[in-house]
Amino acid sequence: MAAPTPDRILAAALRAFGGDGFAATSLDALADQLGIRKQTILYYFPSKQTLFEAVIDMAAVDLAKVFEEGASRGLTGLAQVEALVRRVFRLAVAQPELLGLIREVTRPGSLSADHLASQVSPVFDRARAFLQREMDAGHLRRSDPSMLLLSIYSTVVGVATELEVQRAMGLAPNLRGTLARRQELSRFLRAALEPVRN
Amino acid sequence: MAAPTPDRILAAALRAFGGDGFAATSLDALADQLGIRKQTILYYFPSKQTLFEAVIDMAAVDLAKVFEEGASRGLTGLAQVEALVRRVFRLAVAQPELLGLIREVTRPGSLSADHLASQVSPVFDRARAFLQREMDAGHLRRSDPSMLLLSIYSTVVGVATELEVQRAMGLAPNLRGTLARRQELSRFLRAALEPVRN
DNA sequence: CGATCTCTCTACCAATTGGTAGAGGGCATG
DNA sequence: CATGCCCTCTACCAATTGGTAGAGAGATCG
Repeated sequence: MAAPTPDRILAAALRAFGGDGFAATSLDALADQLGIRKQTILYYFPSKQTLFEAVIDMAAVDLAKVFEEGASRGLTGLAQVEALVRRVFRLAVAQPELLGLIREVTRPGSLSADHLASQVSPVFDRARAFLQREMDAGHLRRSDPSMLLLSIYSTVVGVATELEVQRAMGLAPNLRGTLARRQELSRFLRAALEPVRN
Repeated sequence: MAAPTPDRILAAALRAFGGDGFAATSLDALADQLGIRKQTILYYFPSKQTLFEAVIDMAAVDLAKVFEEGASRGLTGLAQVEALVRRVFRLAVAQPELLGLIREVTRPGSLSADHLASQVSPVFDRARAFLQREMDAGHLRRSDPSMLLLSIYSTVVGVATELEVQRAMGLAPNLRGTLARRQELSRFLRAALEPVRN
């Protein structure tokens, strides 16, 4: 109860938008869930769209934090990638709505994609530069950094968030299964990325 | 105009559900787009949910076709995977709504996920069996087939559908860029999958 | 005390939603 | 011609949607 109303609204909105999607989330439902009136939400965020963008901004900060926090540790190549995988999975367990929100925002044709992109693209730039550097240093297999980054992104986010696909494949969604998935993913990426041994 | 009304409805519904999502699609808009009344839709499909499931069923058939059509050609290991990538990309270009629908249906907590899963899981089973066989034959790097399948799935679908992420990374969405992405993805998967050379 | 500001509320509203009821036209069959 | 079926329509409806207008409670400040 100590948390200020706008923060509580943002937190609940992240859960709702990330879980059910933008269109399927109603301000009334959101307000009910918070024990306040819809108009209180509209007092702080003049429209649903505004609220959505505020949630995206908040999420972008959290995301950038997750991706950057390990970047300074000075790990090289595969170790860095593995640390990233670990962080993303930690995020997927602790705050699945955040990754759900990404899924929502990055849907093809999304109106708010630019909003997230402008905040996250510096992170991508740094990641790309890192890959390039590590390739030059011989720590990673040489290839196009942009596309490699896309492949890594897809793989990591997919394995972390495709819960329904995993169910369809008969994979257990429990903690042990998640751990196993993370390890398998690390092996997969290591195989894909490690430099060719001559 | 020759196409029967239910078929036209299904086609438009696939486009709408796959492009905008279930919640953001209204029956009125769908009807307008077809030049008919909403009640005509409800005549053939008693509810929006029913229509959605019919679309999923139709999509599942198409999908299974795409994934199975090359399976009988008798390609082994990496060549088979590469052929799959090629087919998925062809699908992503020709019918992006279909992959968009998958994204929609496989969202965590989706009510209709089971509907798709029951139709697609045999395909997964066969894919898993294939991977296992190819590992035993020494054509693929040995690892857990289920999780490997998940990694492949995530990578392929992600690279084929994450258009907004690609924009944020500065990758061109045109045909040449798509071709380049497909080739890079094939390289990526080959590196991840090819057996270790002793 | 009076004025102002911050916050949450009640009261509404027009538009849109998915869905029901049932009329009517075209067409085949008896 | 009459009957019945297939199809699409008009006419409605209750519920929900995002959003507006403005009242009122409480604190702060002069």
